[in-house]
Amino acid sequence: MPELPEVETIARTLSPQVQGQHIHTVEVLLPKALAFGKEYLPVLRGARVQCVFRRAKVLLVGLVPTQENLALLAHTASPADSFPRDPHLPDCPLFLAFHLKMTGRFFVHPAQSPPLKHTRIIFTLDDGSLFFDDIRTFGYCRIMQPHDFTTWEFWQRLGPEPLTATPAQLAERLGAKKTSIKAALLDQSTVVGVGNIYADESLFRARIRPDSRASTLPHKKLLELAKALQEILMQAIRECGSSIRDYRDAQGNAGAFQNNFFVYGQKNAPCKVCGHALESCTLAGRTTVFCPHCQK
DNA sequence: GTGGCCCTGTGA
DNA sequence: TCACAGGGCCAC
Repeated sequence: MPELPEVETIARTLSPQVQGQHIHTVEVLLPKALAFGKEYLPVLRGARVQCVFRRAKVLLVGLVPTQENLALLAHTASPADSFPRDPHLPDCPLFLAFHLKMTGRFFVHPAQSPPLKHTRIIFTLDDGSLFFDDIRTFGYCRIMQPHDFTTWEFWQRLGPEPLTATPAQLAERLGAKKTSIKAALLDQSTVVGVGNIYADESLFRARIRPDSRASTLPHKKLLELAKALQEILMQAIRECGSSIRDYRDAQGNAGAFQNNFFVYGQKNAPCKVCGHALESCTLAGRTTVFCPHCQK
């Protein structure tokens, strides 16, 4: 469920709670939740949280390990750091990369708080504990050195950030796809951060049928879509994301953007613009809701 | 391209 | 009781 605006909101609300703190212990309650970098676990002890940020739908925590542990890390680094520096990563020796998938959440609880039913990993900090909770257990954490990102295929395939790219760039990438425009939006190699909610909502606002073949849409329509997508993402970030059921930010607050939905989750309801009944279909394996009258 | 899978909780 | 929610991945 967390898409770009939700992960961005989580990063913003988590950052002030953990930045500058040190990790004392890490408790992995569900082994598969730590999907990569188990061998780095000892290096986390004493590491300082340098920054919290987002790339695509991935929440990242930049860490600075202790001098002693840095020396330990050097043994596992790739020779001479010969890989190109990733422009999406700040200069940190170590990262935690979380994918929240549908139900991943973060909490900072008082020290010594016991795990909850869905707690998967607990990071003990100077002041309190960072809980990574996940009901459906699809989410994961990876402990990564910078060079590990070069071999993480998912990361390498990610397209541009929708709020950094220009509308023209986004329009061009979308128009190059031979799939439905909905599938093109959901494809993280085209543009990152878009999930089912913001795909449907941006298509509605651009008045484009979700099943249109992307490559057949006029450039003007693609440009409108790109602009609609940017506006909708910015508005959703301002409103701290959309809370359907599980999503909360790192302070436990719900978002408000779900009040602005025109189509998502509104199958058979009257269109808020024209009054026609909204229809639904399946595209790219996802329930898709649209207005057959407004969207051509 | 589509469908199944990973999962649990919710709502009809 | 069972369909449904869905990001990413995999087999087909």
